[in-house]
Amino acid sequence: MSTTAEPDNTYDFKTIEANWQELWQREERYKVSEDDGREKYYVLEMFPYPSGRIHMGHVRNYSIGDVIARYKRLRGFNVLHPMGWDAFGLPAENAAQKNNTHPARWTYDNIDYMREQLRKLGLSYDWGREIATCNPAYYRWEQLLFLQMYEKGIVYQKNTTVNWCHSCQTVLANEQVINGTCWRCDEAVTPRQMNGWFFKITDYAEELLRDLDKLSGWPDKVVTMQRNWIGKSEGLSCDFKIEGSEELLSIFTTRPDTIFGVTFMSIAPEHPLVETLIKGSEQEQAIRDFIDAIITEKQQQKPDEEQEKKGIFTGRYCLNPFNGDKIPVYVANFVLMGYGTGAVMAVPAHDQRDFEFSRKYGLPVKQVVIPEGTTLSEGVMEAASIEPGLLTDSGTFNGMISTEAKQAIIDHATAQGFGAAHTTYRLRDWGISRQRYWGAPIPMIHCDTCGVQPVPVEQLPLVLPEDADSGQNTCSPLHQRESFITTTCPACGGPARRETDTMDTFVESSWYFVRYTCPRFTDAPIDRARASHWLPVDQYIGGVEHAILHLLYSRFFTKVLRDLGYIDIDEPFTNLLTQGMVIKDGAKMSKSKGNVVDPNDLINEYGADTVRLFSLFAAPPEKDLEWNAKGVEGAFRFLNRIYRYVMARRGLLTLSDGKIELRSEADQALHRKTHQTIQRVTLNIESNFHFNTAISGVMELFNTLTTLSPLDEDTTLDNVTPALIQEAVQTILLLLSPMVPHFCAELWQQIGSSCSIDQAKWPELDIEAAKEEELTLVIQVNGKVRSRLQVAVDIDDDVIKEMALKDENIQKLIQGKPVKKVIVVQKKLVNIVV
RNA sequence: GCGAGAGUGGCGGAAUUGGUAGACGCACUGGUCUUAGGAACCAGCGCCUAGUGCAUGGGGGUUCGAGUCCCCCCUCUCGCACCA
Repeated sequence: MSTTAEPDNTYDFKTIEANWQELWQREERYKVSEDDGREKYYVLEMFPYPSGRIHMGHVRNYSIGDVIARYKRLRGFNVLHPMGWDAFGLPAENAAQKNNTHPARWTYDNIDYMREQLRKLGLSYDWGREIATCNPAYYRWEQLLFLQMYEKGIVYQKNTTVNWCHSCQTVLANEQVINGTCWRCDEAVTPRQMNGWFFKITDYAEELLRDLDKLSGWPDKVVTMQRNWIGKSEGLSCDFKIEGSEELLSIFTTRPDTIFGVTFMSIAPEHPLVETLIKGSEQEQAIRDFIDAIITEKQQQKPDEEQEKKGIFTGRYCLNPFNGDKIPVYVANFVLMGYGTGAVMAVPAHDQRDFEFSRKYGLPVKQVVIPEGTTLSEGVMEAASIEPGLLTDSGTFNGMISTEAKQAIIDHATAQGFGAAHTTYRLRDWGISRQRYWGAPIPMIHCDTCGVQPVPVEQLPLVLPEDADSGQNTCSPLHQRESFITTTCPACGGPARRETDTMDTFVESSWYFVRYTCPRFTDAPIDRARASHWLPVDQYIGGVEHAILHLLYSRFFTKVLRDLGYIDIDEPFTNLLTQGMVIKDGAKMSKSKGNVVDPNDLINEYGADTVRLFSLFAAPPEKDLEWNAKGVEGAFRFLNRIYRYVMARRGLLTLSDGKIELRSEADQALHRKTHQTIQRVTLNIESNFHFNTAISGVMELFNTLTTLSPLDEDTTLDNVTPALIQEAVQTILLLLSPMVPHFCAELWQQIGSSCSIDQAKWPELDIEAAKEEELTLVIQVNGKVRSRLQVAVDIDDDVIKEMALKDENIQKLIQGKPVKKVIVVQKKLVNIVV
């Protein structure tokens, strides 16, 4: 009986973790292949950008994924759990310039360092499948896919106004513009005319929207965000004749039922017809100045700021095809060229923006829809009436309700040939051209005689030039490198120029999860058989910041790859877990806030298992996790307690024959708690990955164990049979092993188990053993707890009633009052109503 | 403005179908052992005016019984935002 620590009983996490990591690596313990009888399970965490070092967000993300991978293995699944690097991107160029090195060098150095960091966390990856997207062995296939998409018409080139980030010197996709600023550097984004390559994601808009219904394993929030982003609207597209011109002004509306209420027309300042409309007008110059002013103002507009509605009359009219009304055409600052047709039929009575505009410029308000229970009120309106109702002043459509009128009006326009039913989406095509060096080159060639020509397939990969031309920087964009640009036309053999744009890095991350299934395949981008075996990803884990960009693009690519015949699934990720952020002092960890915790320091001080345990215990995975240094110590203490306990009992556990015989009440109590814990932990993991409650369950079991068999006592005085202690200890180690793998592997070995713990089986629940024989029944009077009763589980309701009414405390309370009703809830409580 | 989510002790967080509110941990308080303790162990720990009183953002309702269901309101977080 000694309280001084034996050297043996000190939890030496450094040695333990190093030993097991070395073993796992040497034996390639987590390598998987398809020729395996077990059912497959594909768990994936969003791969990192190799920024230099991992941060707590990575630790959390990968710990969650690793618990799931290890848990599923113990449940008998053949688990694919890969890791790689989203390795192209701007920071590499900046760093390369700063340190006078090459982006590739910087990137691969970072990868080497971060891979080692991940290894030190004990993450169970199949490292044989590692991918770095900047490797030509990866992006050559992306270039091939690009060419095949081009052939199918999913890739096209156009000259448009693009979002230009001056600080990053490149174009941004719509999804990458946040509140009018660059998603990466927060610089204001400016419009710019440019030729660029686009993916026709809008061709898939309807399917991307429809298949959201299949994503029952995704958080509602993400599904809703995608639905809103795609932004489907159905309505009428309709042509208005311009008076004194052959031109037609085309509009889109979701409220065709209000078309008789049109009193003016608003068009975007950038609308192509503006020039035709104002040409030759007396006010031509004044109007042009006004429009220029609006455009400038728009560009300088701050996010979140709604501008005052303003506009100017063009001097021209168009004709409402439904009633022949002559309608003035205005240029208005609130009309967006990028949505619908860039022209809006204005119905001030039924649209708030049009209403405000009409008030400002004294334009008439004509009410044509009267909501149920109201009367015509166009003279006294203070805001637009947007409710549906009965049509009035609408010719042959009078008396119809909005819903039927919409269809009738569309039908009429269709029959007359000046309109049609139309669906429009907020989603734009995905512009993928980037004027950067560190990206996958777009494999196209421009020839003056033959036009745009694809790079011949046999010439892939079209690799990034490693060395700069003389006088150039190592990461100068391709358009500054003559030696790269100059080529010959594959069609005519004449001199030609290479495309110098590289692809948006989101292209790489849109299909990496497919390539993981066959990362070294050299015949094609994807090995159909292997992809078909592993896909879809059963569980995907990552930050909610990718809810739109990456997750929408990946869904799009999945459908494209399916249509190209590579894969046979419609959706890539069956279940999605969006983990919360790691925050400290109420804010996201960031260098600028100075509240960063470096995982390296923590691993050195407490070991990877403690860091994993705390990050899993402190909050459920989908919620933000508040960092708490004291909490980490608590997790460390918990592991130390288990370590000391198991090491002290080691001899006893090794000798035990493991035969379960319940010889005492303590035996029974421990056995019961053990199986209740198995049940609870399994449920916590299976239902929603709530590892925090799973861990607290194991803590309870350990508390029960040490209460029944305290460590400080002489073990011969234990009133628990060794076999029961052994069962409890084995259970604790197995249940914790997905979360703290080195720790459990070590102790599992110390207690003389015949196999390694990650090759063991998840403990089996004995449902009978978990059942309580006696329980505490609560006795309530009028819904308030007034007493408690110890009873056998299978006791009769009538007996319970009797006992409850006889109870001393209860007797006092109900004295003299008539008992109205007695409610007995099985195994829970008795409520006496007086 | 629209959409989604969340409000529970000093803190992080628990609470199957409505059925003992506060599991588990952190912090804190007292104690044991100690040369010492920032180790380990034991005990306590929602609040108060201490009543079989009050408590799950506030107010109503349904019910024998509400953190949980319904209605109204407040606050916070996130996403979208002049989308015709």
